[in-house]
Amino acid sequence: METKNISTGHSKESFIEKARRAQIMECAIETIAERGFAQASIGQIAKRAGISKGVVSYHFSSKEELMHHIVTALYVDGAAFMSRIAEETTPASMLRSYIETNLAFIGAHKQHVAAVMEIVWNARTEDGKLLYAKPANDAILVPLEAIIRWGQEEGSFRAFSEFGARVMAMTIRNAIDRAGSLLADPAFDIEAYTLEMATLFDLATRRQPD
Amino acid sequence: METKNISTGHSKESFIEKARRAQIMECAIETIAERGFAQASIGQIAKRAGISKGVVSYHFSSKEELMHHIVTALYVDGAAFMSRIAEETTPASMLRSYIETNLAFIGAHKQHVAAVMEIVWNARTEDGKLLYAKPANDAILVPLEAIIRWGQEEGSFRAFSEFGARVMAMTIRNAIDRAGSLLADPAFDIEAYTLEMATLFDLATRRQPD
Amino acid sequence: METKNISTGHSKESFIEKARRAQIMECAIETIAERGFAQASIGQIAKRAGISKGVVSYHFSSKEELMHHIVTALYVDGAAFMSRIAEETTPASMLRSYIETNLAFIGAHKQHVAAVMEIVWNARTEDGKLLYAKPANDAILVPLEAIIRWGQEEGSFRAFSEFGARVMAMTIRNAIDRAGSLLADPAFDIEAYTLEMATLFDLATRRQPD
Amino acid sequence: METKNISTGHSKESFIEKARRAQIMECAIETIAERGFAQASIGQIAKRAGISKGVVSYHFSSKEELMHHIVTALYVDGAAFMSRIAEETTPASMLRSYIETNLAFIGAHKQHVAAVMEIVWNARTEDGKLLYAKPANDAILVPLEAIIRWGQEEGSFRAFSEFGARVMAMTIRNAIDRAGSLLADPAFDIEAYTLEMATLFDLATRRQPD
DNA sequence: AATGAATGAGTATTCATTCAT
DNA sequence: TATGAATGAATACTCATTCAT
Repeated sequence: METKNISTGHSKESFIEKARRAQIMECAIETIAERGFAQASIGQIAKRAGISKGVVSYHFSSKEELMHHIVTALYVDGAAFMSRIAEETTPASMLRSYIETNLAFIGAHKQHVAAVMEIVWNARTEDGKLLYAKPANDAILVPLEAIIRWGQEEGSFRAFSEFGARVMAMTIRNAIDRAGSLLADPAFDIEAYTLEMATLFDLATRRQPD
Repeated sequence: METKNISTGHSKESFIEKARRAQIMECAIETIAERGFAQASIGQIAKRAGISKGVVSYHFSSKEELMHHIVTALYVDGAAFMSRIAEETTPASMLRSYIETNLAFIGAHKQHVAAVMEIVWNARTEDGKLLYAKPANDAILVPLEAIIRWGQEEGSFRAFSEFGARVMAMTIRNAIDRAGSLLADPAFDIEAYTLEMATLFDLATRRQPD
Repeated sequence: METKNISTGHSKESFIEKARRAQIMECAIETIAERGFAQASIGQIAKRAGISKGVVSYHFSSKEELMHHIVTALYVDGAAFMSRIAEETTPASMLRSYIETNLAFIGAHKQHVAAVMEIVWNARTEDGKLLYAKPANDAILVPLEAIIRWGQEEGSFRAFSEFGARVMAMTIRNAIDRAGSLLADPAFDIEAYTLEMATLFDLATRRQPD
Repeated sequence: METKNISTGHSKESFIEKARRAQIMECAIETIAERGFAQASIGQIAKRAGISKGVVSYHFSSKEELMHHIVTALYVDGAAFMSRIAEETTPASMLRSYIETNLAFIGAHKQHVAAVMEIVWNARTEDGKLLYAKPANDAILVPLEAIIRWGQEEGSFRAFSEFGARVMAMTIRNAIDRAGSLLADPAFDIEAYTLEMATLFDLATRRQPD
């Protein structure tokens, strides 16, 4: 199976090409995570990589393209990581797995997640619109909503209006996403956080006793 | 012996001054909310206000000061708005009021809230540290944690570990804050959102039947 | 800050870099000498060099750094030029050589000297203190005072109080420094000036007959 | 920072006008002396005077005019102060008196002198030419040259070429002028300086024994 | 494949001056 | 007389991008 690159004019990637792109992306991630999107100039990134600014432009046709690759790479990694969720057999365990798996992924990719959050909430088009962040009906909510509806139909979750399912999905997603920022604090206990989160949303979703 | 001050009538001059500052702040808020913190240059703000850049510098000694006023103004407005929460007499109703009141405030100050979020998450000092955003133990969580602990001690909420109370507070706060972004979508139904949110966290906090 | 180097391993002498820096320094010197420190903006300097403002910023990280290089370059040139003074074998001839050599150097570096004078007397730190000019006990007076004390101890100079030696040194230095300004006038005869100066200070320092 | 306010009262308008102009000039002198010509903005001067910028523009048609008044006022004061020099009856005593009187004047008008020096060496026309400082044949040298020629013709001074007389005059004037800067140092002993200076130039001018 | 050099638009801020009140 | 308000040009500096080598 072949993966196509966003066209940079290079149909093939040599080893050096790949290494350089990886190096630049890594340094960009570190810079964005540490200093924020706005402060992550190409110059800063290049300096951290110990290369000249021109190299960055050589390997990525624009800053925007570099950012796009950083975002995409995280989504690709994430998708692979998340596959285990689908193995769960009940809505409640799947929801718990969703929370645990996502937080585990975030814990394992602190900087990359932090950088992508920065990009998603700050990268804009020339006319000022957010480039990545989308309104409430974001595709990222789809799997979550599916779990919730499954639980509802299957009876182990309480009754949700369509909008109620979406709000629940958004709230869960928000709680997960914001965990990314919290990880900057080295004292932050991600495992305890995961446990509390799982409990919270288990209670919030389960069918109530009569 | 008395010394007389040359006191000229202040009401008029301070009116113009106040009006301009208000106008500039409003235009800054609109610009930040629509285009993001990084794109909200003094030039952009001035252009929106139909004035020259110098006017902004005349009324605000620095961009930082302008931002500070925008942030402070929202906190002042918010504090007044939130007073009604304290009137509630049970933990559950107070938590519900906290959510409702906060979301109502956000709904009534969409742009201002959006702008302050932008500032809080993007304004940085020269050395790259976030100027406003503070770690997880932010003061903003204090009232929420107090409600949760009250409910726990009083028995109507379930048992929380200390950390559990904090996680709950953070999750509620996140859900409220992110509502700000959602309001950009004109189709977004804030009242329904409020209702779902209140239910969600009521279930998540209430004491569980044996 | 860590850098992730992929070793490039070659360090090339940049002829262009040196040439540009030299060109910019030269144009800066001309601009400062002709129009004064305050009027010597980066824009003016760039315009004279026929380059864009950005080029100046590219080669010198700040205006202050450019000024520092201009000052330092003159001191380096000067130190080399002045070595001949030390070859003299009597206080009087050494004092004469000091005056002649300094004036010769000034005559040979009119603009550079004028520019450095401008910088020294005008460049200030943010809090308003002069950046280069130091109080009366400046290091520049040390060699002159040494000559005078030598002459006094050796007997060919008249008796000086400690302060008298300093005043003499300051006066000589002033006379030399101000020559820089006089050179702006093309009619100014530096050789005649040198002769008169040497005579003046020879008479002012020599031991008086009983 | 102290403000020199004038009391408002029901006095003549010309009194107020004079008082304001004097106040502004005084504050301008302090500002220039302390912070340098380039840092002495109208805003700074007005702030020190405790008035608005507009007042300065109201009383002085331009910054240039304000500077001109400051320079002129010093010359007027100086001319009056210097009258005693003319009472001397020998060239040597007159030269000594010139030095003593000038240094005494400088000592008595530290800030004003320092400010005027700043103005003279920094104020420029739009095309970059110095507005006040003139070439070597400056009018200020005339009286000094007259003393020297008198001494020469009368026989108590050594023989001077025409240019020699000018150089001597310039050197004396330089030594006097630079004393202005030295006064910033509170440890500077102006009386001892005066004594040394008088001796120095007495020796440099007197007729030499055969 | 990489780079040093250059550009030009864009940043916040300062300032002398003007003017209606 | 005095002032607050406004202006517009000027300041140093940053940055993504281009390009010849």
